[in-house]
Amino acid sequence: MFAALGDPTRREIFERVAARPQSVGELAGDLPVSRPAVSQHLRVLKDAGLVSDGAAGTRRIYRMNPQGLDHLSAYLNHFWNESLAVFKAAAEQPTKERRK
Amino acid sequence: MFAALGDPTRREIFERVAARPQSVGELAGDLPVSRPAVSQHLRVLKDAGLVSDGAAGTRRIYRMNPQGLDHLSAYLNHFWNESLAVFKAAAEQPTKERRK
DNA sequence: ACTAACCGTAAGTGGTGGCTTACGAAGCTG
DNA sequence: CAGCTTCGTAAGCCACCACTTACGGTTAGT
Repeated sequence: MFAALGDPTRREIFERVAARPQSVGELAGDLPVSRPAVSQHLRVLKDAGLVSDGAAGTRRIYRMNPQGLDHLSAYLNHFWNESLAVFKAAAEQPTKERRK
Repeated sequence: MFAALGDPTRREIFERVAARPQSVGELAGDLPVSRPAVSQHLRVLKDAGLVSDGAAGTRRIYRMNPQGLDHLSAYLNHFWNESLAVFKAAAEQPTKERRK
């Protein structure tokens, strides 16, 4: 999931799809990579649950999948809370039990 | 930033550091990779603003940086709102102006 | 001061992933 | 039924990245 958004080109594609649903050729026309490359990136994004596709004639329209971001958001919140707990614990026991 | 958390080993390191501040050797002892590898990963995480380090004798203690997650969270919220807008626009204009 | 512990960095290597070209499948249009 | 369009997949290539070993620097302990 993070790996999916890790690649710059793929993140660019994701952002464009999030802005408005587009077809593969449309995306490839505005990007400095070939159309098959866009196809492969979209496949990764789809497997990660970040986008969804639908057939429209000979074209396939890709749109963003809000559900995908929920998982990421939940992941981040988890660690945000964890960091709070760690900080709180460190504040309550200033200089006690210095870990080996 | 996403690239930093994209690598599995690095994400594992980040999660352990988030759970509790640790030294480099401590992390390397529990992981199937060498100590220099951990060092390099920590460098990437630090450059990404996800962790912060501090000297403690000969050891360096790495802890999580909550501020780093804020940027990620802001990024995700941005696209979440954007997806809402797109969905809303699509719902209000059912079958009008089918894009070329 | 000498030794040991802990760490960062340099250099080198192997594997993975992103890209391209080439091909085949599916669908509208005349 | 051709012919054009749009797309996914296969095969292959190349660069980058994660990892290891080797080395040097800093700090604590005796």
